[in-house]
Amino acid sequence: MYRTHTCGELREQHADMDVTLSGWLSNIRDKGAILFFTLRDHYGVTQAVVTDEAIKEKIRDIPRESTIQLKGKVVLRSDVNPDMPTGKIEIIPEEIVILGKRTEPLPFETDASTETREDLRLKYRYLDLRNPRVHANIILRSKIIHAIREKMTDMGFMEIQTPILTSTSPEGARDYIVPSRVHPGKFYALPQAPQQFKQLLMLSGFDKYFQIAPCFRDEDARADRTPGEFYQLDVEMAFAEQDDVFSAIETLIYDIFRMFSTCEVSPPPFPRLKYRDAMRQYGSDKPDLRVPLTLTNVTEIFAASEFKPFIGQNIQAIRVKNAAAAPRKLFDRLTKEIVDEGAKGLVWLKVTDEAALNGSAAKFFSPEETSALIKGCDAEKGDALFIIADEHDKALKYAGILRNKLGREFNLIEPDVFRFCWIVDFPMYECNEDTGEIEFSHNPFSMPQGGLDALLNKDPLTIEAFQYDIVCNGTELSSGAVRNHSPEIMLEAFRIAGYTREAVENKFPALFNAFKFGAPPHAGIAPGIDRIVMLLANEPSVREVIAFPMDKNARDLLMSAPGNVTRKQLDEAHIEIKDLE
RNA sequence: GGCUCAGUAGCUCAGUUGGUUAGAGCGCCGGCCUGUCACGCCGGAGGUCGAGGGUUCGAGCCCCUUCUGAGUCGCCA
Repeated sequence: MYRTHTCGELREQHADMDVTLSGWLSNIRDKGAILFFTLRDHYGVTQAVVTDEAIKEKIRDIPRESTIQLKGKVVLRSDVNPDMPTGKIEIIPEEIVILGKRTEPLPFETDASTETREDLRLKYRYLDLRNPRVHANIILRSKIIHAIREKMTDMGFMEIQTPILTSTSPEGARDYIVPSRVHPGKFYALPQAPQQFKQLLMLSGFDKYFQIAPCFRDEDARADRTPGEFYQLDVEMAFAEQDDVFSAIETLIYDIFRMFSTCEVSPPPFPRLKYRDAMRQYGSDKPDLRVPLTLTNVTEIFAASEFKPFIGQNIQAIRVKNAAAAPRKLFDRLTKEIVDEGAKGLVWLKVTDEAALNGSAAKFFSPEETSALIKGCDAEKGDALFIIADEHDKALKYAGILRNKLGREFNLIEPDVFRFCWIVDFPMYECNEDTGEIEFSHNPFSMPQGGLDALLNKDPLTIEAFQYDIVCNGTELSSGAVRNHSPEIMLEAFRIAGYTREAVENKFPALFNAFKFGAPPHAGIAPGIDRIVMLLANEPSVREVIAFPMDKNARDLLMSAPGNVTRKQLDEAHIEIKDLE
């Protein structure tokens, strides 16, 4: 009734056909005696050409971005537009009907919405989403999610829904809590992840589970992290170990990335990097492998140095080929930026000869140190060296940040490629800097490598877990683990981190009890859907690939959430609002 | 909560050392134009320079306070 075709559909072969189209009046090019306008819908854009006086007057009176219906004849264009899929035809309208008139001024031009400040875009997100570029991201997201479901199902996984209203989890992020009407003073929590449920499903005999799962965490936002809520591809496999998860996920990720991108994608198997090696080589547990730079530990070379910033520090160097010719301004800017990040400073040096350096600190180095540094970094004349000195962890961290900056500044980032890797063998425990106590460094439900024997006989800080991350171009897509399915090993693992048996039973009653009833060894992972779509859409922020994202302060500017509730709602929920000044 | 950057027309931005009436592009309004497609041309309207205070003969510009936004650190097992 509203249309015979969409605005993206008509081609040469439809010439002479009588059609009806509906869509948004997007652009008018009024030449006086002849007038062109374009009609846009979800599917595309079609041009109409008008010479009829009455129709021209009608179009001139309709505000752009109103919805209209037009009936007319398809004709071949005299001047085709090769950039438009429908560019070989146009419509000569015979009748125009206004379906929905725009009566308010546009807060921004829809086609240029991505240039507009973000809070305004979010307040008028429905207009922002008319922008074909923004629109395309949401379409892409839908197609990716569909393809993931299809692929997972093909691989024998089964999608199962888990509760949204559940209990608070004592570990991890801050929970969103929901008051119970029926149970005064008690609260549900929105799940941070279906972690415990999916493990329970394994216990129930479901073999390969997945879910496009909403997850809720009350933590602050980042460009690659929405506040409040996000979606995970939640996956768990029974009778499976690390390599089983890797092979399933590699297949999925490779296929999906190939399907939705023309970029090169790391072929499976993805490189495996031990956590410690990743930190040593790249200064990060999410290295961007497109950057062809590595860290060189030159601490030993300067063991006897009297250069103050180096004394007693861990010293990391990065060599950049042929970078010595870069302008002084660039070196100064890099120094400022890395200091702003928190580094103590940056030493940069130009290699002027086989054994000679030029730069801020060169005069403090002995000839032996100079040549050992050049040799150790495998540097040649014309290269530049960048050195960070700090405590061990910080030196690695800032050198890692610097590595990414250098990759960008010197245009070294390999283009048009998705470089995946697995980071494996994370430490099970770490030492809390403030308290000096031993804590879980990641997921307390991970299986320690070496099992009970390792827990009983090894220094906890040397124990590695079957815990892994998948990383793409410097973005952490997911972490996962082989789960600890043995109550005995679990109790010991928690004991080392300072938990009593009672504490474990109280904190995770369902899971802990369930494991007493014959648990299958199982493992899983949960890649972030928003981040996958962000990478494939080549967008810098996850908010570009979410239909209705919250702003960075966890507000929905469109729906005005969070908002007030009525006294009655509060009473029913047994909630008293504290006097907020 | 800390740090960095930003806030000037509906939108995106420029604005010199503090100096006359704060500008441009897009959009809007009016006019012209028969092959445009980011149409073009002519004209017009549109401003609490985020807010408050201060310095000064004089503040968009300098100082203080504050609000808002983005990025980031904390945080995210």
